Amino acid sequence: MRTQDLDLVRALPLFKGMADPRFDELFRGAFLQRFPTRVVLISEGERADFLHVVVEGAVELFAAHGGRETTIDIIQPVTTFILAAVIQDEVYLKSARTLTPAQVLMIPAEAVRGVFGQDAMFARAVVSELAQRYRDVVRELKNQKLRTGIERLANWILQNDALSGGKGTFSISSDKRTIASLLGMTPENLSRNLATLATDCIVSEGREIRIVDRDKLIGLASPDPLIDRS
Amino acid sequence: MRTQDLDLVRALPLFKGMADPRFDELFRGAFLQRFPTRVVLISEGERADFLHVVVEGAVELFAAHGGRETTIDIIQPVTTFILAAVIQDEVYLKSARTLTPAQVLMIPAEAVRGVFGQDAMFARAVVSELAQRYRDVVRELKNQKLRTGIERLANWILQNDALSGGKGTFSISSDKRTIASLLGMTPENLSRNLATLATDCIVSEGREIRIVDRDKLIGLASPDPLIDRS
DNA sequence: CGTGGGGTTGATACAGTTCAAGATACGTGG
DNA sequence: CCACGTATCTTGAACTGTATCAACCCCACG
Repeated sequence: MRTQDLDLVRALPLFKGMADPRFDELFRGAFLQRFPTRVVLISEGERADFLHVVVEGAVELFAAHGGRETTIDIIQPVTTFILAAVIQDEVYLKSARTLTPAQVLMIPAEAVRGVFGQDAMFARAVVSELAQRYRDVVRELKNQKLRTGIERLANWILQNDALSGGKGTFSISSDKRTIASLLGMTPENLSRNLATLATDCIVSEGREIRIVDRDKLIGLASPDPLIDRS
Repeated sequence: MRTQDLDLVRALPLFKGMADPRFDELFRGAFLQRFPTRVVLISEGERADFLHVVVEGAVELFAAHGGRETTIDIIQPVTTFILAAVIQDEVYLKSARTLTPAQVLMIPAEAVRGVFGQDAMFARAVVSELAQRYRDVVRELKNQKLRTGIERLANWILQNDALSGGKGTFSISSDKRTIASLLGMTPENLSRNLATLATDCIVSEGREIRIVDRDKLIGLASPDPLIDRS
């Protein structure tokens, strides 16, 4: 593992405050692995054996039931995922697969739980992380239950633009079908909703999205600090 | 506060393991309050001042946006709520109001965060609680995104029956409109969905629901341990 | 008794899905 | 480098599920 990658991981809020010996202990059994696109890393229902950290590439968290499938989140570097299952020593509720070629750091769940009991700073960081994630899922639940499809799309565009610097133009980082699933709609529906927005306030060319009338888009989206991550 | 109520609170997983002096510290500034029906206890967007514990009655967690409103959870005694906002010292993402006359214990957020830093057992319990709640919201998100309205209703009936002893008959604990909102549908739709199930596998009389063909209901619901709390 | 809120039922409208066909982009091998 | 094949995306049409609007019922409560 390259030193600079390790430094990035070390700098995560989850690990930042912990003592060096504890950090070493955590990473003794850890290993960094490279995966090609569309590889399933974990499957829902399996026992949580590793805490995962996306170091490079993108990972999709998804869940399936009765022939249907839905995207729950898209994880960008550098971020951990499925911490709750690891801490609780429980089965995963979500599956994960790579959206792009990716590098993932895998830390044995056993070690995470062990260090958690020894390092108060780490325990404190785990709490913060869990609380933050909890609130994020609540936001997403509100997003799904209180908004229509086109409203979710409009807000997603605003948020993605903000994340990529607020330049008014950005590029979709994955398949549109994945975005559709994340937004809780079919690919066909995403297409149509994009077409609708394109008459008014955006231009959509392939994976490029450009905001041309931000006020109108905001009017349609009605962003809300209690739903959208600021 | 009656001793038996205090004992119930003390016995919650969140408080069970903590040292007595810490528990006393936590409850020094706490107070128990009685509320009539339909009283708003907290509003989304407000700063988290208290950790709440429902001691008696039922409390609805809900959220509003753009003229719409949705029920997120119904809290039965004895359970804490909005722990994440308190720990993070953040604003509430959900509002809360009583569904029935209720007794609620309110613990100053300041004290919770203080004791959290001093008592390792309590910190550990907070983590467990947060992780559990996190997983519950993920389950609910999957429930909403992967199931149709009637499937959610069928599963809700199965779960409520199980919670009330699996006798095959139970009574709805609140307005049907609230249940409809919890299930992510309009009251009219709940009515119709209940009517549909009533041709087949249940009897619905007022607030009483009786399961008459459990196998058929299960077939319709396809319960899933990775969505429904066991 | 009225009166009103919750609940049901009906008619209609809309959002979203499904199925099917066509268009576009993309990677691969000749 | 081009041609081909495949996957993704778009568009169209029909259909389903759900929401909305409105009327009505019923029971609880004043």
